[in-house]
Amino acid sequence: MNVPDWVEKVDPCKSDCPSRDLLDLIGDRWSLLILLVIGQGVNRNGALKRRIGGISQKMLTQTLRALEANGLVARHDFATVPPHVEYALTPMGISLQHALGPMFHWIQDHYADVVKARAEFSTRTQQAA
Amino acid sequence: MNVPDWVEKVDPCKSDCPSRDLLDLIGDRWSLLILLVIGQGVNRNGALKRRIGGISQKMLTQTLRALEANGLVARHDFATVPPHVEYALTPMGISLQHALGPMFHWIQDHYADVVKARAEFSTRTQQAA
DNA sequence: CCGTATCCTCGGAGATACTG
DNA sequence: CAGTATCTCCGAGGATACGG
Repeated sequence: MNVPDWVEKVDPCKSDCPSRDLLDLIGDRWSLLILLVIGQGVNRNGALKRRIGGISQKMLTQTLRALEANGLVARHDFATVPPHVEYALTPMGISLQHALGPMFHWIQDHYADVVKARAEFSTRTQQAA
Repeated sequence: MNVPDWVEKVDPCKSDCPSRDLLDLIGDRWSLLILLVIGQGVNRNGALKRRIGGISQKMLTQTLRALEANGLVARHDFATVPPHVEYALTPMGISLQHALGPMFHWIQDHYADVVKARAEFSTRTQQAA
């Protein structure tokens, strides 16, 4: 049996299943990246923007707000001039970060295989055509 | 130190980092769902479509092809009439499924907290406004 | 420095109709 | 049953400019 136990407990196939929401949050292109970087201690708007190549100010703020709204990131505004705002992972954010560990590990461990699979697939596809 | 060890090894912030690709694949709305369901033994086009509420034929085929191209899913066409095609996880697909386990567990364990956090956040937001 | 507001476009994704 | 082709639309997301 290849089916892990957790597949029985969660069924995101149904739209009424909670996991759909969170799957969307996690599936977001920038969420994981921001979570990752904040976890590394990068905690200011500008720093995040510089660190995460390719993100726009709009998406940064937007995703930050989403993470904050979901209780994964805490925002601390020092209300000074010039503005000073710091972001940090909440305990829940940290726990998610840890839960994501195996996935990142998997990416590291299998990236080469995926690339190879892609090459083989396009070869096969070309043959067929 | 809250930073897990794996954050040092992977840096998806850079566009030249392999993990960006895979993050996109995993981040896809349907990929995880399809992976999950195929892992449960649902292996035919029609069955998948029926099982995964809300997916269109187009997205099903499209995502299936992507998963196949990345070596996560195997497609077996029996070339009969009427058509009979079966999908299954490859060993690599299974390993990814397992790597995703903690994430799904986290979703189960923390969904209630997230909902609560959302409620508090909107309350706070309303106050501010 | 930290954002918000606005505009605009590009392609993701559904619906539909058709084929082997 | 499995899948492709086409058309269309909607909105995510970038660029830009401005405000506190």
